[in-house]
Amino acid sequence: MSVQTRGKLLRAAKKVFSEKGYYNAQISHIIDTAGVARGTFYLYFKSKEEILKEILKEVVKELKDRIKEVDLRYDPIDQIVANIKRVLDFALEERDLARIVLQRNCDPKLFSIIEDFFEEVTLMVETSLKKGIALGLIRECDTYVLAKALIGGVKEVIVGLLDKEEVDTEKVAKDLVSFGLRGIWKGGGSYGGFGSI
Amino acid sequence: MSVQTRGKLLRAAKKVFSEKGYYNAQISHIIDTAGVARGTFYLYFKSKEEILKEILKEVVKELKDRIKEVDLRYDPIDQIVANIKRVLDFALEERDLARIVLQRNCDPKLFSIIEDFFEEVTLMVETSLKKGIALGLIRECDTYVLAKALIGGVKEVIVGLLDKEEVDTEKVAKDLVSFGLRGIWKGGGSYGGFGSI
Amino acid sequence: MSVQTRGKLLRAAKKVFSEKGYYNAQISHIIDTAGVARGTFYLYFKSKEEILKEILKEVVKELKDRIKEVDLRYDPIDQIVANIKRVLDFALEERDLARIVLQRNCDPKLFSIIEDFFEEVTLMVETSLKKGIALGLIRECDTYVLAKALIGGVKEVIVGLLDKEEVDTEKVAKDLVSFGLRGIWKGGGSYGGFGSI
Amino acid sequence: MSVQTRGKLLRAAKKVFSEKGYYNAQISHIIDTAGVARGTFYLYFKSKEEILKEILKEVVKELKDRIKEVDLRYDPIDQIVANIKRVLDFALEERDLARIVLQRNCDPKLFSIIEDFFEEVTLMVETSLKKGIALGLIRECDTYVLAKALIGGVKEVIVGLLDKEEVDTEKVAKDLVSFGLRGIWKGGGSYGGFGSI
DNA sequence: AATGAATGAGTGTTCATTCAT
DNA sequence: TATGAATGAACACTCATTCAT
Repeated sequence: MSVQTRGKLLRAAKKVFSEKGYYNAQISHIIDTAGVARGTFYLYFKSKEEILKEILKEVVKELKDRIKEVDLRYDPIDQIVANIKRVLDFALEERDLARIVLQRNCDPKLFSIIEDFFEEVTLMVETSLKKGIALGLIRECDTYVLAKALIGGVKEVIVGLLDKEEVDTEKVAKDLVSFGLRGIWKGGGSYGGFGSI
Repeated sequence: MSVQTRGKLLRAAKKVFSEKGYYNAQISHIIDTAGVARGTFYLYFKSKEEILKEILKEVVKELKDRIKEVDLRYDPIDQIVANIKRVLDFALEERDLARIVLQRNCDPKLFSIIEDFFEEVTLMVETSLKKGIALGLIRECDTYVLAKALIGGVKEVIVGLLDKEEVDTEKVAKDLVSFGLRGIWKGGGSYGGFGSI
Repeated sequence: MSVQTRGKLLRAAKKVFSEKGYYNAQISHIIDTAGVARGTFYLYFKSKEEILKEILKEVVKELKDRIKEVDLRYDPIDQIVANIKRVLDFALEERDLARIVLQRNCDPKLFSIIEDFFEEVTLMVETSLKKGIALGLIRECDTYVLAKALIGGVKEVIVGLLDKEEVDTEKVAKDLVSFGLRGIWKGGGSYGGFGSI
Repeated sequence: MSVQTRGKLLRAAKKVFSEKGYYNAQISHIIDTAGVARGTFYLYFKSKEEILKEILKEVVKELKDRIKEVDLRYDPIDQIVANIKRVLDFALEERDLARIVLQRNCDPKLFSIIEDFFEEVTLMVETSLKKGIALGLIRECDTYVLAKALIGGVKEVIVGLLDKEEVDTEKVAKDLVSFGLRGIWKGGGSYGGFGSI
C-alpha cells in the first residue's frame, strides 16, 4: 500500500467529485486524473461510495479541529469570529472539498456523515443560544429556527465565496457575526414600527 | 394528451425525485407510482431530465407568484413577513418539491433553472438592502454577504421544517424577519463589548 | 373502408420508405404524411411489413405489365428497347417506388417479392439468350452471368437516373441495348492478345 | 486492448450483419457469436454504427488495393480482367463482407463510405471510357450510362455468385470483359433496323 | 370509419467492479 | 504493488401495435 498512490487517488477524487458531482463522476475520471490503473483504485478503496465517505470523514475531522469550544472566561465574540474565520479559510483552501460538502445530495446513505456533523453543529449552536438566553445576553427566540438560520447563512455565504479569487475571510467572518449578533443580541432600543412583532 | 395522466406522472415524479433524489430515481419508479406504462411516460416527457426541468419550472413559477414586490407606501415588515410566510406555506404544502429544490445538486445543466432563480432573489434582496442603506434604515454592510446569509438562512430553516408535522409558518416567518431585521436594522444602542467590530 | 384513405396511406408510405428506408421509416411518419390518425393505419394494413409488401406487389404487377414478351415475328431489338424504355419511364414516374425496390435489403422476409420477380426476369433473359444462341444470333457465353450482368446494368443505370431532372428514356434505352448487343468496343480490329477470348 | 478480441468482434459482426442485415442485427447476436461480454463490445467500438463503418472502411481499403490503375504500355484488357478477377476473388473469399456491401441500404449516413467508393470507381471507369473514345478504341456513347451499367453488371454478378460453391473467377472475369467489350451480338451482319442505332 | 391515448416488449449503451497476469 | 482487459447487471428510451370511445 503506497501512501502516495492513496493520496493521488484522494486528491483526484476530490477534484472530480467537486467538478462533476458524485453521480456524474466516474471511476475513469478519477483514475485518469490520478494517473493510475483501474485496478489500482480498488486496491485502495472498496468502492466509489467508500472513497466519497473517506473524503467526507476527512472534512468532518478537519472542521471539528477548526471549531473550538467557546471559553466564556474570554470574549466570546472574538472566539466565534475566529471559529468562523477558520471554517471559511478551510473552505477556501480546499474549495473542492467545500463544493462536495455543500452540495447537499439527498442520498442519505452517502451524505449521512455530513448531515450528522451539521446536526451536531446545529445542536451546539442551539445550546449556546439557550445558554445565552439563560444568561440574559440573548433575546428569547425559537432557538431551533435561529440555529438553522445561522448555519444556513454561513453555508450559503461560503458557496457564494467559492468562485471569488481573493477573499478577506476575517472581514467576512466579522460581518457575519456582527449581522448574527446584532440580530439575536438583546438590544436596548425599539426598532421603528417593528415593535409589533 | 390527457391532462390527468400528465398530472399523475408529475405527481409521481415529484414524490420519487424527492424520496430518492434525481440520480437514484428511475423511470420505473415513476411509472409504477403513477400507474402507467413505460411508453406513456415518453408520450408526455421527452426524457427523465425534461420532467425534472418541468417540475423545477413549476416551482419557480409558483415561488415568483408568492413573492410580491414590497410596496413602500405600506409597512414593509408586514409585507416581508407575508412573503416569507407564503414561501414557507408552499414549501410545506409541497414538501416533495421543496426537498427536490433544496437539494443543491451540482449538475448545473439540471438545476440551472433553480440556481438562476435563487440568483435573481439574491439580487432582489441585495437591491433592497442597498435601498435601505441609502434611506438610512439599514446599517452599512457587505450587501452580497448579507443577502446570501439571509437566503441561506431561510433555505436551511425550510429544510429543517420539512420533517415537522405541524408548523406555525406565521410565527416562523416573524421569527426569521425579527432575527434578520434586528440584525441589519440600524439600531440606536451600542451592543455590549461588540463595539470593537 | 375508404379507398381514398387507403390511397393516402399507400402514397405516404411510398414517400417515407423511399426517403428513409424501411427500417428508419416509422408509422408516425407515414400517418403524419398521410394526415390520418394512428389507429386508422391499422384499419387498412395489418402491420408495417404488410404495407411494404402491398407496395412491392404493386410494383411487380406494374413492371410485369410493362415488360412484354418479345414477338420474334417482328424486330426483337425494337421490342427490347421498348420494354426497357417502359421500365425506365415507370421508374422515373414513380421514383419513390424505384428507390424502395432498388434498395436491395437483405431481409429476405421483406423483399422476397422483389427478389422473386428479379429472379423471374433473370430467367426470362437467360431463356432469351439461350434461344438467341441456338438461333446463331448470339455468341456462346455463360448465360447466367450475362443475364445477371444485363439486369444489374439496367438497375444501376436506373439508380443513377433517379436524381436527374429530365431524362430522355428512349435514348438511354437505345444506349443500353446497343451496348448490350455490341459492347463498347469499336468493331473491326482485334486488340492485343484478346482475340483468344 | 487485445487485437484478438477486436478481431473476434469484427468477424462476428461481419457474419451477423451479413446474415441478418444491419437493422436486424443485434449487439447480442454479435457478442454471442464472438463469445464476449456485452461491455467488451463497447471497449472496442463506440456503437453498433461504428463497427459497421469500421467494416466498410476495411472493405474499401481492400478493394482499392485490388483495383490497380491500368498501365497503357501493356495490354489493357488483361489488366482489366485481372482487376475484375481480384475483386471477384475478394468477394468470394469474404462473402459476408460482399453481402453487407452489396445490400444497398438507403441510410446514407451508414453507407456513405461505400457509396463514395462506388462513385469513385464510376468516375474512374468513365474517365477510362472517355480516354478510349479519344483514342478511337471505343465507340461514342453516353459514358455515364455505360459506366453505371458496367459497374451494375459486375455487382449483380457478384451477388449471383455468392451462393455458388466453386466459382472459376478467371473465367467469369473474362466473360464479363468480353461481354462488356464486344456485347452479346454475334458480330458481322446487321440486324433488322438496328443498324441505325 | 376514424381517433389517439395507452401499452410493453425490445435494444443500445453505461459503468462500477473483478481478476488473471 | 500495479495493471487493464473483461464482465454483466442496470437503465433510459423507442416504436409497432392495441383498444376504448
